[in-house]
Amino acid sequence: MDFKPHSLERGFFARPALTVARELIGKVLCRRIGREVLAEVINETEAYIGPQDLAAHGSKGRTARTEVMFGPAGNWYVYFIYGIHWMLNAVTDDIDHPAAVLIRGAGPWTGPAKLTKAMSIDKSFNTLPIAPATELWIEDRGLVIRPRHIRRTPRIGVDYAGDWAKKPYRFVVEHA
DNA sequence: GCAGTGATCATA
DNA sequence: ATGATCACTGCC
Repeated sequence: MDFKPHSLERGFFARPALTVARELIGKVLCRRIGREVLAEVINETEAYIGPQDLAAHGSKGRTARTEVMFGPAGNWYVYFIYGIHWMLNAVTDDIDHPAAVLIRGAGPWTGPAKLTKAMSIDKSFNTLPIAPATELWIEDRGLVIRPRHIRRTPRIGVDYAGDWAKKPYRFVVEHA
């Protein structure tokens, strides 16, 4: 075997959100808390592809919250929603092109808010680089999820986005 | 089926 | 300053 596990670099994220969303399936989300490292295989993602995508926060223009999406790929975008939940996203694409991938599930945690709660992820990671130094990063450990086991569906919870709500921008590993 | 919960943003 | 909205979850 010549595969060597490695943490994903900015170049991985500096591509279209749909490409990144698909390729994040099977990668490993890692969170260090003191000496402990939690590591879970990503099994559900959604792509928010750019300014034309009415489901994406960046389509409303630059605001304090969305500014990070207009910045370089490879940073975390973490925001608070419904008064309770933190959502974890990876910024993708180029500078000034607001796009990101929402990480919706990893390991046993199916659901974006359950994931962030279980791995103690909150606003403190917003705008930080996706790298081991931030204590929250993503590794490629060589795991391959067969394409047959990855289903594409419309994104969850974006019914307000008209035709964009129907686009199959969600990737999820089939049960079994 | 829907209440809870509060940051964020537009409007003023 | 106020009100609407919200990339969700858990309980009814």
